[in-house]
Amino acid sequence: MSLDQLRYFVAVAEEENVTRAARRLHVSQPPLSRRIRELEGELGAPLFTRTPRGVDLLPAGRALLEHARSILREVDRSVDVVRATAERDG
Amino acid sequence: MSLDQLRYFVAVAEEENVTRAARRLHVSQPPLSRRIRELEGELGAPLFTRTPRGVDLLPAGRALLEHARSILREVDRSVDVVRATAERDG
DNA sequence: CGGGCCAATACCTTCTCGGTATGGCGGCGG
DNA sequence: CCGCCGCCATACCGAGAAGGTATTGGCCCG
Repeated sequence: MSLDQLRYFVAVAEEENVTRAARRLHVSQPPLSRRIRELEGELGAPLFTRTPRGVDLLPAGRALLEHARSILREVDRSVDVVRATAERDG
Repeated sequence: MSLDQLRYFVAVAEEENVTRAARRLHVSQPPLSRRIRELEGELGAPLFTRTPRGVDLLPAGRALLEHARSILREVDRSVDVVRATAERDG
């Protein structure tokens, strides 16, 4: 599992549509579909159901969404903190 | 920034020595050195000072170490939670 | 039943990542 | 003071991951 995978997952979960998420992420749809399926493979559990309109989050997906957002927030915060610390302490 | 970079960083910070960290991570030393320097480049700040014995954490590095451990812990927890949720809810 | 929208697959290309070999530097013992 | 040892850094190469284009197959709706 990678941070990119989590970012991709969050976008798909929020858009409920792989194609729209791909546009938002500035990648094309097929690699995004693949990465999501790989993530499901790694976790050993499906995260979405596929519908005619796009995708719907499963319970496991909803659980991951919370964690993923939290992780990505902390990554961003870390960068800020490290830069501020470097600035302050030389 | 990637999760692997954070794992690498934590190992180097804990060992205070790139060569030992490389052994612990089962990778060779040169790629590990490179990945650490790339991380420093991305953050725009050095994380270690290089010493004759190995490396020493700078304040920015100490700040990152806390965050990195926390992030990696949450990643592990996420996997557990997702699997448990998938198990429970089908 | 035809057109549109969706995710999935096939195939190719590119670039990241790790490995091997080697260099350069500093400390330490003889 | 010189040679050895351990350290990190650099150069170069090969393998694998990740992205792009083209296309398919399924489903709904006119």
